[in-house]
Amino acid sequence: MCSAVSGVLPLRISCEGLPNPGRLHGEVSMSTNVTGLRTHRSPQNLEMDLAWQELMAITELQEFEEPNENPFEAIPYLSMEPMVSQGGFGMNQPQPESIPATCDAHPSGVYESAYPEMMPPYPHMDMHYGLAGGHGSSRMLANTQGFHPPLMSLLEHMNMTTRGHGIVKDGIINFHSTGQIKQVCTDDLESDSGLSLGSSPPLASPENAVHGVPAYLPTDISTGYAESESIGEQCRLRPNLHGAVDYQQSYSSYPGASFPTSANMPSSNLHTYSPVASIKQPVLPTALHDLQLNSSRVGSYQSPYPKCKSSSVPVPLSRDERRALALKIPFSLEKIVNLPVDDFNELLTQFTLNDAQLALVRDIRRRGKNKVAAQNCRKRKLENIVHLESELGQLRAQREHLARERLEFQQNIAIIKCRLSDLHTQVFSQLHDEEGHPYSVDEYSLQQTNDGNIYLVPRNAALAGE
DNA sequence: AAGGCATGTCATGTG
DNA sequence: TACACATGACATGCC
Repeated sequence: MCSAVSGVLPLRISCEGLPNPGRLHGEVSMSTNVTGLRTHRSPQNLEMDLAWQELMAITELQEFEEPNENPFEAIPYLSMEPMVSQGGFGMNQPQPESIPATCDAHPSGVYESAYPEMMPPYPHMDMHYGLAGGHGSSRMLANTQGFHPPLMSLLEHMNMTTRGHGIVKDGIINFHSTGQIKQVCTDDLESDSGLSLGSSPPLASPENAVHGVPAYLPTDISTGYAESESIGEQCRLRPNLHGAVDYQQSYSSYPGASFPTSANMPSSNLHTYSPVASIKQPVLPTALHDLQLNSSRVGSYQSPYPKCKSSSVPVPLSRDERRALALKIPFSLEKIVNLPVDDFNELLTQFTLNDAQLALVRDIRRRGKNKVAAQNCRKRKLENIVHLESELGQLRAQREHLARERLEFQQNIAIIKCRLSDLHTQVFSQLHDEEGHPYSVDEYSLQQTNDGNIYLVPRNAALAGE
């Protein structure tokens, strides 16, 4: 077992009591802290053992933290730059106020509360440093209290002063609690490892190919859309729309509702069915009255007529309104669109409508509902954009926070490596072989094996072993 | 006149 | 199956 690794100078550092002090060729008069480098797992040196492991982990961690490796690249990033307003983000960011004000106490804790789904940013840090709850790295530079106790003890030990000498023979160094070095074993060593109109038949949507006034005055009476010049004049008068706010506006009553024919209007039902009963009322005067009160147009179709810029000029009728007017649909577009399906069907039973009228009514209902749906859809889309912009601002603040932590972490790594180097120098200065020759830091390094022992290993052998 | 924007409409998918 | 709803795509009109 001792010869498992070849090319390694069989040195072993131990701080346990020396069972065979006579084998020592020298003494290292080091403080007890220094002898904490011993790796035998006695209660006394377990702490330093852990510290050593953490130092090794830090070295590995630094190697892991390659300069070109940006952990933030992994953060889902919404590429919404064109519509991002930095000013807007600032208003949605809790971070500029919360993070600086609180990170002195528990930076990661606060941060975690702000971004619970993102923690921990450096899980390996928690693992190595034992910083519970992800606390930690940002305070390492200014206050090393954030270190795991064993690591802290080692850092304290790095400031130790050495006394005496360490003797190495046959590769194993054994430190007394008083700093003596003992040779234990030389080879007990292990290596480190469009619009398609198909659904809307011409019968139902005769105006799909008609846009504009001249084209909208068909003469084909058989289609049911024939209009007289008087209708064209009436189309310039439209009622007020009782559109609800927040995309719930509906089709309005329209003058056509005042043209129920005697054949289409079963007056006997008008008194029992409230939606239809309203039709019994003279709609046109009311509509005209509303029109005078409110000429604005909410949620209506685009009109082929030029929009009115003066309140004194009536807003023209929508396309479906004109169609309904032309076909003498005996109820309002508002009812067509907004009535529940049962009520709507019941409404249809109240009248005798021909195929063209039925098709138009159903088309109006379909388009009307879809129009509201489209409005709601667009509203949600805008709300989503606002929400995503807010999230983007938070993520940017989070990125900046992590970048600061990363910088502090790297700075701490540099400090630790520097101190570790000093520690090695101090340790090596106390060691010499049987002939009294010192071991050079450039030629030898300390390595810990899985069994917990620390060995003085020639660097070329260590490289070969790796 | 071109482009952006708002809105209506259709087609399609989903529940 | 019918219906309501959501949504992408397209058309249209206005500025």
